[in-house]
Amino acid sequence: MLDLRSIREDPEGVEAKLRRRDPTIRLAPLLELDRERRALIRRVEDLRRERKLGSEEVARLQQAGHGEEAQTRIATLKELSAELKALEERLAELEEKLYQELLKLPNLPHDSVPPGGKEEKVLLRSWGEPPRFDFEPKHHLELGKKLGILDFPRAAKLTGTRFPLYIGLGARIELALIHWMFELHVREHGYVPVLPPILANPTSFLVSGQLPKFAAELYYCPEDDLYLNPTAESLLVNLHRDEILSEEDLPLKYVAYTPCFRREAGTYGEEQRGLIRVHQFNKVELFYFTTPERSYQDLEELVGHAERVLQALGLHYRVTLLPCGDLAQQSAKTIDLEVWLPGQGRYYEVSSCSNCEAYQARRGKIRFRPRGGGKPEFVHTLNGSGLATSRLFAAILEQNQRPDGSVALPPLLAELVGTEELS
RNA sequence: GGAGGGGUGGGUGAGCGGCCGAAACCGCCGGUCUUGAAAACCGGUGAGCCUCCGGGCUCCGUGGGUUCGAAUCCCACCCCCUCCGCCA
Repeated sequence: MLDLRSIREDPEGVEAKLRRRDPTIRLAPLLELDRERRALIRRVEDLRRERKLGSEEVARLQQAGHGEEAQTRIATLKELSAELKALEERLAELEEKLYQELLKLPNLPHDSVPPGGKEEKVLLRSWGEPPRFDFEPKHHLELGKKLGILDFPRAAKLTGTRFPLYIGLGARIELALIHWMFELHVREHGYVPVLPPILANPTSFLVSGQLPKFAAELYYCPEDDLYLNPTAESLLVNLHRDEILSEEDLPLKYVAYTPCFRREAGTYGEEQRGLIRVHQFNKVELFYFTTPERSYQDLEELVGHAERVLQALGLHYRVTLLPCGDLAQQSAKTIDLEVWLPGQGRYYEVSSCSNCEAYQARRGKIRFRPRGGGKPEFVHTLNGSGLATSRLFAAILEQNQRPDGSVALPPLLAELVGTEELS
């Protein structure tokens, strides 16, 4: 959510920035609602003041024994109260409308974010070299099937299409990766470990920015009015909802492991077979609550932490900066890590690291008190995958495959599971 | 799921129709004292909205209701605690 006051003070400036993301955005209706609202507030407050003074007078009259005068006063106040109630109802309606409008607006892109749509993303750097094969590299689905570590047909029997089932060494590798990443961030990068609930209420998703716009992406339990976690970002941001933190405690860094569930409504495609786009995957998520002064520096640090995972596994990847048109609703700037999948000859996102600035903080009223006192300010929130395992799993198979379909595990992983190769 | 108790400012907690944005204590900030610090003492210290920048209004879990007037009374819901039941 954007700051209404700053929209009011510089509507042209805000609109210009928003249009870098979406040229169809218009602030005029919102500004009109705001004008109406403020006019109404003035009337309502005048009436409230009148009622308050009148009521105090009634009390005085009654105490002084002027019962009759008090009754007359009460009669007029009764009318005033009725009028006030009607106006208050209108005001509540207006404020709700205004709030809904405000919720629809995405975050302002940071100045360093390039213009344009999906295709305009900027390559920042890459790490390592794509492995060379003197044979046709296979798809991880094929490798996983042959190695007996991935079983989609049986998963479909249990649940349906696009749900993964890891079995044998596949299950052990998956679990080992999750645990190792989690420990890495806790022990070497100083994150506070969290295992949150996997179901959360609508308010939580409103704060994170998933709702109201992206309800179709979420699995929902109507009996309980709860949504299934699509990314731990949504959960972690709510950890400090409605709190005033101390600047001394910032940045607060959390790492969570959660399964993630996404309906992926309307996504199909041969190229997204296997583990690339599934309804359920595992993710280790990194999250910062920090100050506006240091949030962009923290974003770089966060990206570095995610990169360490890929580096330790010796996987070739690249780092890209998303353009305005490809930003998530809540993000002001997003840096993606994309791992190379030779079986498909392309890169896939394994981490998306964003600075949401005060967008989520404003929705969730997450503030901090500046050092040495003063008014509370909104924190900046950052999130990033560190990492999502299903695609990581796929990359490990595809980048380390051998002509016969066996896979040489990276040394680190080999040690974790006690096997050097899958065959 | 059943019975009972409770949700008040950064924290603990008093208030149970008007004098309450709200006692007290803790914390925090400033001062006195001290070589410095601690202790002690004194003073200050909630958030948000509107503004003709004088000020005004709102907020005591959430939403309704009663009333001239609600933190206080009534109803519904949510959450927490205790006990019982069920259960990995």
